Amino acid sequence: MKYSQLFTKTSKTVPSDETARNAQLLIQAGFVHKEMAGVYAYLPLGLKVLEHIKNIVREEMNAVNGQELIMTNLQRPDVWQTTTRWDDEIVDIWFKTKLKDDTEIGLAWSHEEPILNMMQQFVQSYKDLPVSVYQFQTKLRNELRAKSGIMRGREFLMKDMYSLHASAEDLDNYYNQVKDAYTRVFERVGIGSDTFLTFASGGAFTKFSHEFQTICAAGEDILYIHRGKNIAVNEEVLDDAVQELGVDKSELEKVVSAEVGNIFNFGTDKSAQMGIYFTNAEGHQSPLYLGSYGIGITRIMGVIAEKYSDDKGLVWPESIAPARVYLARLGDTDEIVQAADQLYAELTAANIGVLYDDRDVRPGEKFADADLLGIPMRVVISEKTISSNNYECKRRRESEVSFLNHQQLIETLSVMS
RNA sequence: CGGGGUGUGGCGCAGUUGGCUAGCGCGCCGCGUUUGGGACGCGGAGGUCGGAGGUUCAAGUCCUCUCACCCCGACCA
Repeated sequence: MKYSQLFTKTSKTVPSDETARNAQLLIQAGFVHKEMAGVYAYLPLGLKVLEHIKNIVREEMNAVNGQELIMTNLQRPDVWQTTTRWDDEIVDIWFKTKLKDDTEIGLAWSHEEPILNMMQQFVQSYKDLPVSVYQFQTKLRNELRAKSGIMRGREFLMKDMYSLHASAEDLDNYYNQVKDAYTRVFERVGIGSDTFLTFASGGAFTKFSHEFQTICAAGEDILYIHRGKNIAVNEEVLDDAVQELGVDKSELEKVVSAEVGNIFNFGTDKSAQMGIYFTNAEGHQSPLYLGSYGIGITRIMGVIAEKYSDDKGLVWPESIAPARVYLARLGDTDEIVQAADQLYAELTAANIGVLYDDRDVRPGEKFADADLLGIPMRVVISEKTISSNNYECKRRRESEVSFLNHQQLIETLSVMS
């Protein structure tokens, strides 16, 4: 991507109507646009980050045999009525509207019921099991109050997956596979060391569920963690959980965190409630065992923006950065332009994401933008680097520059994941 | 939903006790000088002050209603 062709601009000032650091930075750097409270548009650079996160999640979901699909955002009331969740008293975040003929419909805040209802059409026998489906979908939730920038909006992107099984053992086994897949996801997007598998409230169906919580000051949850034993407990179930885990409350560290993922083992409760059965090997009707697994895609982006930034701007992990390289061309002599164009073409051909700052602006502005945008590696091509026949490289996380020749540069960029 | 706060060019802000053609910085356009950490000079364009109603000779400044945004709380699979 050439910067000169990018329509977004960075700003020297932060928006006055945001206090959440993630939103301030993302807007200042031109990654997102705020449409209204809790509703954000994702601009080219922000979309790149989102796509990179999605691709990591997609790879891991595919690795546990998840099949990707896309459900609808307009939903039928009757599907939700079977579980009582159409009721505004039960679910208070519904957006509801009507068709021209007055038929009432809901806007998707979740897809659990519709997706199970649909799966019923295809899954009738134990021979059809197990099966696991997932999607990346926009969720619409009429929250009383939006806050924390993109971390808690009224419209957000989520990956949700549902697995159907013939037995509790099979579900348990799969549940653990997904747990591991989730752990890999959070490692790969760069928040592994601060993300904990957490005991949390299981809602109506199970005593505990597992949440993936990332330490983040802008989060909404309180966690009690033990780094050594790798234990984390949500405050809401603290007393029950410590008892069950056999640890003492006093050895736990209290931290503020944001929920980035959640996995549920529903057993057969949900499908029994919805009346969804399969025919088992004995020829009898049997309720499905069901698992549900969510990851907040836009929330991960917000958490990372929030956690990894400094006074100069964003600092993206390499795996999800909008580009791996910020190529700053200083000067516009033929030699310089040619060298920069050439490196840009070469890296692009090698599938290494580059934001090529080919603008006719002063060096200071390019450096400031490179920092603000948080691209992991800055490569400068200037008169100096041409005469010394190397590239000036600086990692976003570090302050020292290093000089690499062509081969060293390519090698360095290749090992960056 | 309760409490508090804020709405003035694209962005960030200032506008005294109401008073004449509504300012400043950034950004934007033109010309010139610059070119390794967001340059400088000169010349420009752009707002009717969130919206509606009212008080007044006169309203960005006062009153009423309304909309939006932010924060705290409540809420939050």
